[in-house]
Amino acid sequence: MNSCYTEIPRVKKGEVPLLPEDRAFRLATVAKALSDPIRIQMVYLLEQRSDLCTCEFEELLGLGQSKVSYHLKILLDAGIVTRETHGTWSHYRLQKSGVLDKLNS
Amino acid sequence: MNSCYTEIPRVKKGEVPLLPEDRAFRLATVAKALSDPIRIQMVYLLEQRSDLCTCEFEELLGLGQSKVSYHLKILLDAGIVTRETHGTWSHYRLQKSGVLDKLNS
DNA sequence: TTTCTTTATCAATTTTTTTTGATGAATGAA
DNA sequence: TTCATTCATCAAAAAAAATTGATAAAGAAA
Repeated sequence: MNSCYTEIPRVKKGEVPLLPEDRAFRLATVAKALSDPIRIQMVYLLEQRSDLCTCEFEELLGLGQSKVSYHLKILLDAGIVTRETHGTWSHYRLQKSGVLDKLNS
Repeated sequence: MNSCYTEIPRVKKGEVPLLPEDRAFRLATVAKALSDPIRIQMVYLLEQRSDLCTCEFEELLGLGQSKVSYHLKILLDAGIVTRETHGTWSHYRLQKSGVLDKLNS
């Protein structure tokens, strides 16, 4: 046996460590939150204004309220933005800066 | 009119620039490619070994061939990895390093 | 040649995500 | 109070992504 189709000795299971499951899941969650052009634009807007409410996203992006709330919630759940409520308004901010640069090149 | 529910003057359409559409789409594509724990692990493996073939991913991740090929193709299409074929083998490498650090924070 | 290995891709199904319009809660204005 | 505004969330439908098993191409081994 040991019929060798490979030029190079093949890597065996366990020889290269994996990330802990929850770590891989966390990274994937952040990436997933940024995986839509609408949410990329939302982050980009917040990089410029630091504080925007739901209705401002509606106006700046030309999208309906329901859609805007949906996408903001995904950014919120991923910990990319924070939400603060004043009266009837919800104000969103970036949790940490430079999120987009990271994806860039 | 001008009934003002806001404390602060509201941002008007066009006052804050958006990213060019294709730019936003490109960033979203990269993020989407990294939005699955399996693909996060694949990138992590390549950060350690620099060169792995499909069947090595199968072994290291404990996944079937079809699934592995599917996920590798998504990384390939997003430009995150490259593929080089030698004989019947496909060898994958990272196109650029430090992809995961970027998501980290 | 025949057989075995590696691999990509296909089609069908399941699962997840996104969109859309509607509802209702909470607050400000009149 | 009554009406208007902001907003999150719900449910249904549509769209996109992931899983699974099967097929076939191409190269290596016997």
